[in-house]
Amino acid sequence: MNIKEVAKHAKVSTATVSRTINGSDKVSARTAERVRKAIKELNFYPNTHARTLVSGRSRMLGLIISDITNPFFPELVKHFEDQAVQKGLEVIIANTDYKPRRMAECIRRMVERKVDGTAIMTSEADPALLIELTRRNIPTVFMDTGKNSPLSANINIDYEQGIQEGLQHLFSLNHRKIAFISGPLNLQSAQRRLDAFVSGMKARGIKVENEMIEKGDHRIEGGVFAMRNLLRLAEPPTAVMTSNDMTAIGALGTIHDAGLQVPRDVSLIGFDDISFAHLTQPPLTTIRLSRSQLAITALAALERLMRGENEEDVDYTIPTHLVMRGSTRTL
Amino acid sequence: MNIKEVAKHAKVSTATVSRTINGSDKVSARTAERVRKAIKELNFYPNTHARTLVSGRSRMLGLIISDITNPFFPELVKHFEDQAVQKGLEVIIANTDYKPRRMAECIRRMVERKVDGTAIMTSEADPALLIELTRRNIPTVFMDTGKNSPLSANINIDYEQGIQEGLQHLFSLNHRKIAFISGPLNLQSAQRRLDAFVSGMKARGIKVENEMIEKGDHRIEGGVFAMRNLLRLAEPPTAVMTSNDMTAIGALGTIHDAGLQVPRDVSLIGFDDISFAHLTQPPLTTIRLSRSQLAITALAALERLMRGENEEDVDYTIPTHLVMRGSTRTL
DNA sequence: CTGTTAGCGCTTTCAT
DNA sequence: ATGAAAGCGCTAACAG
Repeated sequence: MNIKEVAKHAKVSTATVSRTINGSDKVSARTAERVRKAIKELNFYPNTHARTLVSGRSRMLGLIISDITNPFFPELVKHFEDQAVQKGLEVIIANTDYKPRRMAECIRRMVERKVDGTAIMTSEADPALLIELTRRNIPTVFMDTGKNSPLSANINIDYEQGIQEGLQHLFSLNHRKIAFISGPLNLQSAQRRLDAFVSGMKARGIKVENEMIEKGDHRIEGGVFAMRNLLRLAEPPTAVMTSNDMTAIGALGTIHDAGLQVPRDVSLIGFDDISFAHLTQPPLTTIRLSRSQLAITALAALERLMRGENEEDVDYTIPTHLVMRGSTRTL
Repeated sequence: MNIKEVAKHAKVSTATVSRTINGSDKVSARTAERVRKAIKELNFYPNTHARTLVSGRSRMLGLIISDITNPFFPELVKHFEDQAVQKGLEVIIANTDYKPRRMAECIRRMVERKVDGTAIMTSEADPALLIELTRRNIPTVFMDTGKNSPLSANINIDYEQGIQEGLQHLFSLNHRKIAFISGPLNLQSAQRRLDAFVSGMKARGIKVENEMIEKGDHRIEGGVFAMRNLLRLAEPPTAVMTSNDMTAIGALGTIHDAGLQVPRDVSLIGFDDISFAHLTQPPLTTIRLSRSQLAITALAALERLMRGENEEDVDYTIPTHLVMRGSTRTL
């Protein structure tokens, strides 16, 4: 089943069939109709690989993420894919599993499959990877890493805004002794959240003591462990901000296990607003980073890059905002 | 950058390069070495589309699921993909969004991209879809639907086992007044869980009254709504089983909101064991359906189908088992 | 508006 | 063991 058969069936040349498929206006309405009929009758689907081979464009996009089982990503994937499919683009997804080694492999897969563009939405991205992609002329969108260039765009996330809002909220609730459980500080994005916290506190005239900063790992376990340390302090914090919701969920469990209650004894603020954040007991006050906005922006940036539009001066920034729920309370 | 350049660089023909890439043993060790060196030096990656075009095999697999943001799926996707990538296969994922209409579109995408096989892991699968795939000679694996055939395999899920274990557990805890919140009963898989519950109760000498069966939708909201009805009853159940964990989470919230406690006032058992099931307060007792097992089995079945091995007599069954946690208690 | 034809990059006979 | 050459299914000049 191929274009030749369709051509025979519709009594035209393969070129005409091709033109009809691709919506060229150089086909008379009557001919086009006949071709479409033949296509339908023969149940013909064009072979995308042949198309790719000749056109040089695969209409496939790569989406590299850290780990699909991390609740941060599924929504991102979904929105990205929805948008892409609407535009007739296929998406191939690759997980790095947070391992830089696997990133190289992911890139190789993308190159082999000749994707028209790649969105690297991992937290551990390395700008050096750009080289391999740019060498192949593959437009690439990063998150929080690197700069715009003719072949790449960077989506910046405004962690500061959300963290300021969280701090503001906590201060208005009379909290002053506030701790922060960070993510892995080798991640630039985690470091930035911590920095935003520290400078926000300083701006409000409070010097953050070392013991008020715990290092987590962006997973439940890290939150559990860090919160235990915080609870053991002579003067434990009255409120805790965390680098992501998973950390907050771990902290929440620890607080409960210690016989204390959120928000009665400790106020708690997460980050990300993953879908389960409002299902905890109490529902988690958190800072939302909209994955749909991120996905949509990334795809839009990628499309511009693919069209060869100059991106260097465009600023892609995703805001973050406080979402008040039940895990914070006045002191 | 193509095979011709490599050939020129290594001073051999393109055929020899091709043979080397494909590990043919008809290449002398010395020549092969030279070719590999050229490949490395030129940073050459074979064009998969050209390969597909000539070989007819794309080394891509389709994975159709209902919705990646449904916590049931990410793990399934991950394991499936991990296995596939290890074997040099790419996976393209499609979400149906639970809409049969979109399923047709997903299938079209798979056919267009010439996948070597498809795993349809949606809860709402329709065996009629097999036609389109079989007509194209695309091996297909279903979940809980259809039969084995030379071009398709069915993975059966043993819902009954898990539900019996749940019931057994509840009975041993002296519960007799047990309600069930089902999923959408147009889904065969939901109906089977309900049936297993009813027949399990009957086998234990208890006739299930109508008011003890509520219909949910496999989402939080359905669980909330159904649990409200149950709580309003003159004689509410002392224990509730649900068709999936999302439903149980909704029910859990409703019970708490009503000023009651789990498991003190009501025991609760979920289904699936999604990753958040052990993060609820209390941790959810549930029936585990291993997504890794499901994914691995599906891929293995698909591979056999692709190799043309006769599958008709093979029985693929995934067990389900009770996981005891904190949401059940003796009456 | 339509047809003819030369490739796209690779694999695979068929020779040698 | 290696090379020459014929396609895989499609698109895009070019010709008419």
